[in-house]
Amino acid sequence: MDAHESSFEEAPTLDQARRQIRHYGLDSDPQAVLVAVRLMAAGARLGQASEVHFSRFGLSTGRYRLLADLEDSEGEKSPSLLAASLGVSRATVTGLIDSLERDGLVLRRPSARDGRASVVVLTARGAQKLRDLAPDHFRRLQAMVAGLSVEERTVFLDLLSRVTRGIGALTER
Amino acid sequence: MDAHESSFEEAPTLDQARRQIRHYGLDSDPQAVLVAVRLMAAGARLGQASEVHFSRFGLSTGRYRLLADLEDSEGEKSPSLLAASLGVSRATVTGLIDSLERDGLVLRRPSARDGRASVVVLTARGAQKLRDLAPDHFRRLQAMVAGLSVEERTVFLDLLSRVTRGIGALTER
DNA sequence: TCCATATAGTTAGGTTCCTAATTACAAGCC
DNA sequence: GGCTTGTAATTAGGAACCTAACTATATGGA
Repeated sequence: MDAHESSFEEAPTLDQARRQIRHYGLDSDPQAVLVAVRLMAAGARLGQASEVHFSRFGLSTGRYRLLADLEDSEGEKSPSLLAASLGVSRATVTGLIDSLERDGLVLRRPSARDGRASVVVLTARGAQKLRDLAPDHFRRLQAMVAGLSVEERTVFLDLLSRVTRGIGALTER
Repeated sequence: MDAHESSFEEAPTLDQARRQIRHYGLDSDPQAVLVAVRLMAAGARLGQASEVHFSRFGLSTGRYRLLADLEDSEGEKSPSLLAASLGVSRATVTGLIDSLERDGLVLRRPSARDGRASVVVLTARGAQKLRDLAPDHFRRLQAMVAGLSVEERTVFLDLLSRVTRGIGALTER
């Protein structure tokens, strides 16, 4: 434990945003900037916490998501489709499958229809792994958002998806 | 462009969450789970977009944050304090400083008071780099959250910080 | 004063993701 | 039918983090 050694961190502050914007003589809205920066910080922290969480079960976030996605697809799916639905590159999926296959949680079969393709199949052990971690996993997810009421969660989902749609503003042009 | 080749993705769905929870015979709230999962997905996407964004200026997210933090501290700060305020490990800060120093954006000075410590100083070139990217950077951040009204952003900040406080639920015990 | 313990910074090695290039097969067009 | 172009999966190499172990200096008792 080194990087997140304290619980503090209302890390980037509205005042900091204000100061920066003024310093550069810009007319941006400090609050808007703060929203963006806080969301980035939250995302980074959550990503790290997620890795810690899944490492308890010998998985990583990516490997868990792949298993869960497979389960959701009746236990089989091609690497390409997995990459698309997980939102990662096909190269990354190759690596995830490699390690899951080593652990016996999935296996690769050549596709019957397409000589280039293969099919990733969830093994009994993979399905069991998902069953084993489900109670703890879902309990923790729920605990994480327990600070919000049902109505607040609805609002949050709406606002989050609208900010998410704006992420393209960072990369475009 | 491979991983985020489409604009789709209201990726994890309430129905998916419901199905999973039912499948494992749990009594978790699907909506709560959805909030957690969506936030993780948003964080990951935002993190990647952020790297793309800063790479336009020859920086990474981490290197930019270090520079901005330095600027906010009158241009100098120790590696340890930088690590603490950036929320990354000291080893990571060492690497960030190495590359920033190579580019002439910061420099290392031994601390006068503490023989173990050093002080990282923002160079004129580092300060110039920040000035150069500020207009585009803040414009994009603002564009990202432009889909929310001022009131909505206030609500979002509140809800986000409350969820952020719950992140510990993933790692504790 | 001396020694145990703590802290600052770095190094070594591992993880997760990425892009670009490679190999194999598929499919449309002349 | 043969050729070009497209797609599936992998490989190779890189970037950004991490933890653990190391070196050097500081500090606070006995």
